[in-house]
Amino acid sequence: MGTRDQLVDSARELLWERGYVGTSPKAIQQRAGAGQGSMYHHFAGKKDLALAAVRRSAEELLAAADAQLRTPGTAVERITAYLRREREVLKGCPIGRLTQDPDIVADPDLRAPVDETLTRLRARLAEVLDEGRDTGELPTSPNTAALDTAALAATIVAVLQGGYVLARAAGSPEPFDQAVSGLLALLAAH
Amino acid sequence: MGTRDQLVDSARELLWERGYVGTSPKAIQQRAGAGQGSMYHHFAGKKDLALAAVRRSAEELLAAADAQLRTPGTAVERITAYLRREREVLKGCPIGRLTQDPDIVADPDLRAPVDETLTRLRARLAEVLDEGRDTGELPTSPNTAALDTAALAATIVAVLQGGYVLARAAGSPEPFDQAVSGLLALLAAH
DNA sequence: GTCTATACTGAGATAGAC
DNA sequence: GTCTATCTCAGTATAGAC
Repeated sequence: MGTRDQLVDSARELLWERGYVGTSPKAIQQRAGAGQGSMYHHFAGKKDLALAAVRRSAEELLAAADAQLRTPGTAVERITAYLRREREVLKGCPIGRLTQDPDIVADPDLRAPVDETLTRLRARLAEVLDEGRDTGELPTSPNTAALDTAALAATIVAVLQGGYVLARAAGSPEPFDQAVSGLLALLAAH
Repeated sequence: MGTRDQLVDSARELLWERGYVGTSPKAIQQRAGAGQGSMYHHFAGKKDLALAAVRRSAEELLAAADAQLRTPGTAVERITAYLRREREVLKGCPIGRLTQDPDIVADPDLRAPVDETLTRLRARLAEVLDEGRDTGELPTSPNTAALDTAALAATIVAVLQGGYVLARAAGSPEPFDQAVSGLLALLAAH
């Protein structure tokens, strides 16, 4: 693996652990075993490197989600598989966490991949829900209104992102698991 | 209002906007209109001041939640009122956001009030759900299992916390509202 | 209680040698 | 491509005068 890739990987780890504001170029270099000059040769600066790192993490996140959602089974089964997949709960979401970084949200270039990732994730989940509705597995409506799959997809992603928040606050994965269980119980009650 | 209180208020604002790592003592002082000496007279340092600020925000959060949850009405009505309450969605949760701050999570003193706040919020919501179950408003069970009110409470708080994440990523409150709508649709479907 | 001065470290980047 | 030197400013705090 080239030095450039090592820098990207180190940046990905540090952005996950400490966020953008909490990550210094020097820390990235040290973890990558690269010097100052090396980093500034490959990247224009901290922002440029962070952008490469975020894009890479975004790709992986979407690929991992798709891997669960593409398996055979009913919509609820596939969503359950996705929600119950093994996760490093206490580390949180490498993309979602960037949302709390003022320098990321304030910069359109840095926010764009974060936005796109979570938007596409919601769209993918909505697709799965649409399939479930079309096959009759999910009711056309809870009560009488049309099943709003876009809204429900947002709910599902929010439970994950919020579950991470609760787990990190508690210092334990338990509330994450509870939040997921509560959601699945509601889904199953149809 | 004394200088001390102005320092706490400024710290609360900045912690909300920029988190712990992203907030400097100097920035707090400037916003409070106080000098270096003044701050270090009233507080031992950044951590000490942050602790006072977080405790104050935690109090307010729990009081605001209780205000909604104590109104007359059914359990679902009260929870709906809480979820639909006016919020500065794009600012996120002043307590939940601290969860992404490495220096907060790593320090037991700083993490404690965050943990306690979200734990108590879940407990309060579980109480409301328990009441709804006892009065027969909520089914004793979706399907046949006992209604797990602790889990459902975690789901509700997670939807809020995750809703903030989605909204900040999108730069719009819309996905927050969708996530809440999706949850309420599921709750109403009982 | 508040101010100014001072100290030390780290962040973020540039310059030029190799 | 990578290294070392250097630069400037900000973060965090202490010291002592008023």
